[in-house]
Amino acid sequence: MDDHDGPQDSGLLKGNLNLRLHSSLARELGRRILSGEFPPGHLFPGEIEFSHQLDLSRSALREAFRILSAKGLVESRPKAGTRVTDPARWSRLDPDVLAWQFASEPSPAFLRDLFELRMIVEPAAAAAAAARHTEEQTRQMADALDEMTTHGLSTEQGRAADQRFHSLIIEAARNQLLSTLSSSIMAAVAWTTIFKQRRRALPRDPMPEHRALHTAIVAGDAEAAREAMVVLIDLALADTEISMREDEQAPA
Amino acid sequence: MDDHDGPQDSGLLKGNLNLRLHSSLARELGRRILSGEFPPGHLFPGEIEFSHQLDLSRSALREAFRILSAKGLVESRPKAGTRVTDPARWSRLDPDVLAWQFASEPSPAFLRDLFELRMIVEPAAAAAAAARHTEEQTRQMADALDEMTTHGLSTEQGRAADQRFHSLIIEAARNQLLSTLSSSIMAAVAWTTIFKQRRRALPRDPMPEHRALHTAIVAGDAEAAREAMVVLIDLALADTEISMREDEQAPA
DNA sequence: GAAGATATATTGTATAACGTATTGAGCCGT
DNA sequence: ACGGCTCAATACGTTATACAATATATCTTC
Repeated sequence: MDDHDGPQDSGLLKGNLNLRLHSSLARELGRRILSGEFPPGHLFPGEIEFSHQLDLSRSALREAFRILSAKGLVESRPKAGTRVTDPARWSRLDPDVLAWQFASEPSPAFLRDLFELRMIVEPAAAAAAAARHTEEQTRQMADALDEMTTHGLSTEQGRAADQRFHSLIIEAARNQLLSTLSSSIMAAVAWTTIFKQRRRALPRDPMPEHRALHTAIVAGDAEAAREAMVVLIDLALADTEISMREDEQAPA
Repeated sequence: MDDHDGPQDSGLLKGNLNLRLHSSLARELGRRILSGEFPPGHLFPGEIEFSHQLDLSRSALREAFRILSAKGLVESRPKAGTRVTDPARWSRLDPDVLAWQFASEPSPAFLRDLFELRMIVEPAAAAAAAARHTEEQTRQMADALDEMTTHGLSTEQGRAADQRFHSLIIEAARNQLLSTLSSSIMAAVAWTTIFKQRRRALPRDPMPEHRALHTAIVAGDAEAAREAMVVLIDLALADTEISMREDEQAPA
């Protein structure tokens, strides 16, 4: 195996991208846990030995473990050591965990689960927004849609306006738990968009459907808003499926 | 202000209940953040001074801050210090955060949000379970229902069987993101149950509705399963509302 | 062979020192 | 008087070391 005669990364070089040491280490370990490189039940080396392998202090390692533990990915017990927990206990909807998931290319099964959850949550949020929105919120939604139209979804600015539009819908639903959930989902969707647009531009312009959703919310028509959101997600799903089929045909 | 002539808890004695020091400290700070005692934007004392006030080491304090930071409750920056973040960034669906929320009595608004979320997620999960369940899963559901009938919901064993029944439904839905979300929701529901049963027993036996849900799932009837779950949640909501009205009439 | 005491390895906690980045005040120039 | 720049103080970030607590494993004893 490894010759253990000095500090070595042993393949675990922390991808230090302007982050704090414990954060980037947590990110790297989290990524490897989610990718399956460290499977559930995997036992890490002792803190002292592991910190020497990674060439950092035990404190930094412990703080990284605390972060991962807070997200349910690992569990530390005296004498027993620190090991990867059962996936059922992972906080898969945590923003960081989602980001780590997308650090490696996500599996088709994960994307299926993600779109199924979107189809459950977002139409309901749209319906609630139709019932509870304020005039100020619908006005800002209109502004966001205008900006989307102006810049298009192929630009960074256009995508930001898209995100703002959906954020406003969530906010208008007036449910803090729903907001937390939706912001996590939207973060994940943003990641899929990055993957989706890797090779080509969007196949078609989804602006008419966005306008329809906005109209339904302004009118206070909960059912129409629900259905309009279903249509939007169906469009996104179709795009993603096309993109994935292209991945199969032309991998790497 | 405080006279700062020695180690003092300054009101922040860590409720040390068989937990590690950093965990119980994170719990205590998290509870106070969620209760509003430390409002968004609140700046904590410097780590050295704060650790002296709390009469513990800086390491333990920092690890507690890392836990809270991982759940989005606080943010640390060099020179600027550690402060409570904006509530929009809190991981309100995190199991620990939910538990901290219920450490103080939850607000009616929170319960409203919780039941609204249940009404969105759980019927959809029941429908998915009807479509995707295995025979083994429905058999175990039947076992759980039998145990509920035997022991009743007033016993610890009966409530455990109830939880197992709902867990099996989630598992049968075969969606990892949905599982994560549902387990968080169920944890929150378990807390409300504790509050609910503080004063009196359940008003009536929900077993027939549980059986109806089980029958629908076994039959693979997604729509019937969805509707049966809606009925179950409506029952729970009615119970909780009754309990809360009693709280208003006889506070404390 | 089972049950209890002991040994030991590993995490948990404490302390101290130094590095580093950010902030904000002060200075200088325009 | 105002704006931009320099610089130092401050708080987090990181490292190192020592010791305490604890759970597991081993060994002993009945």
